[in-house]
Amino acid sequence: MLQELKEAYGFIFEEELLKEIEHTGVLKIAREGEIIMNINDYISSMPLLLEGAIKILREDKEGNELLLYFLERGDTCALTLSCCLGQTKSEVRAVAERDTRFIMIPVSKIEEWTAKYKSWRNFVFESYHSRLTEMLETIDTLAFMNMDKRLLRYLQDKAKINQSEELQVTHQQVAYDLNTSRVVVSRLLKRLEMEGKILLQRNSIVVHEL
Amino acid sequence: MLQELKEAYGFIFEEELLKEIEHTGVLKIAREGEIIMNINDYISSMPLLLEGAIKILREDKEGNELLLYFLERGDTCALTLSCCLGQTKSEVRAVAERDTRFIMIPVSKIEEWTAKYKSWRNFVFESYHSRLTEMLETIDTLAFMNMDKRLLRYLQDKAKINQSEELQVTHQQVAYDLNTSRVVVSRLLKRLEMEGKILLQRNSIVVHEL
DNA sequence: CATTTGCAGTAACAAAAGTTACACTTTTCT
DNA sequence: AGAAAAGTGTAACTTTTGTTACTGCAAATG
Repeated sequence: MLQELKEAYGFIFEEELLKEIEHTGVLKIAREGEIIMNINDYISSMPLLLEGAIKILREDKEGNELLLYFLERGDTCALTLSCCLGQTKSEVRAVAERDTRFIMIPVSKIEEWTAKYKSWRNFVFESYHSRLTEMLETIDTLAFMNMDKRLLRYLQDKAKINQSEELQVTHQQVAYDLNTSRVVVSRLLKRLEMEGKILLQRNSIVVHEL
Repeated sequence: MLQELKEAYGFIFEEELLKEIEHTGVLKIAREGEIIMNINDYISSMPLLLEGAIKILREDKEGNELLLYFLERGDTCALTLSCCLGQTKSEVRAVAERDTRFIMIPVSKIEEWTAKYKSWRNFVFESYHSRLTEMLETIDTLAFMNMDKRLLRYLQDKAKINQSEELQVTHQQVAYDLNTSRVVVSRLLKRLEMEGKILLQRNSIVVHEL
């Protein structure tokens, strides 16, 4: 584990903290599509991503979903962190976007390290900053953009996160993430294809403009 | 200042920290409508609200606006905090919702106190938590609600923040906050009035359902 | 191989939101 | 007082998004 840990966090944390993480943290693996954390779950530890990607979703009472953002190697989830410290339930769902490896750190250590290591404090604040920024971007897309632009942005983000121009998704899955209907997605995708920005195949979308 | 400070923060911070705040902080006053902080401003201090209310707005390149949330007594702006620590420009605009009194704390102290006072750490984390939660609620309204519900919610929030059922606003001002057009706001307000939920007058809206 | 199931395309229509235009009233300014 | 400006109400229309319904195709299943 140490090797992997150093690759992802070696430039951020000092030797001593890395050792503490290796000692206290628990390595976890999630398969693509697996629910890592659900809405209303009690949270007692936070994840440090080593490999893979996680998507964070919001859901309302009627079961409508919306993708908030993705997490990658070197990221942690500030919402989780926030929940941990406040002892509240999770406000979001976390699903493995692909096979993912991460280390779980118990709450007690989070507080301890915040007082003890400056690099940890910086990491925590940096993490809050990133997540707030991503939430702002999500708000921008919802408030200022039409569905066609939101859709293209979504495809580009997803391609980047999966490090592949070819996305293995159905129109229905895209519709869930954007909280719209399958028919709307199909319609707009067809338009994007005619504009030459993407290529449509069964169960897959190839994104040209990255 | 100490008296006011104790009223708003006495239950959160210890005596010693309150004295430090009184010593280092600078008292500021903003008149209703005044821009306290603008997009792309460099930020070197964070506000602690003593009295009044501040609204936080987002803007896109075309100049479209959207209200994100309100700050009240006892609040601070986590986005500001985030900007301070990361040395980045402000992502949002802060406007005094009514006459407001607040204390500005320089960045240097923020870092110092984070290491020194547990109560300060808790306050900072609690603040991040509140702001993240409010951003999530904003996202909920945008993603899951139609304009009529968003409008009613907005009126209720605004009434609460201003501690008055009667809001002194024009339809155009409401339209700016919700990023829609004046005509749409007038139309939906009329419907809300017919449903008996509000009362419309020139330059003012009385909210019945709180 | 026949049947079922999941996925995509598309038409037709409905609802929500945005736009343009204009009338009318109240307030402000000269 | 008279003119201009600001605020509101409403009609008519367009665009965007959501909904329902049906088609055809491909993959999976028995």
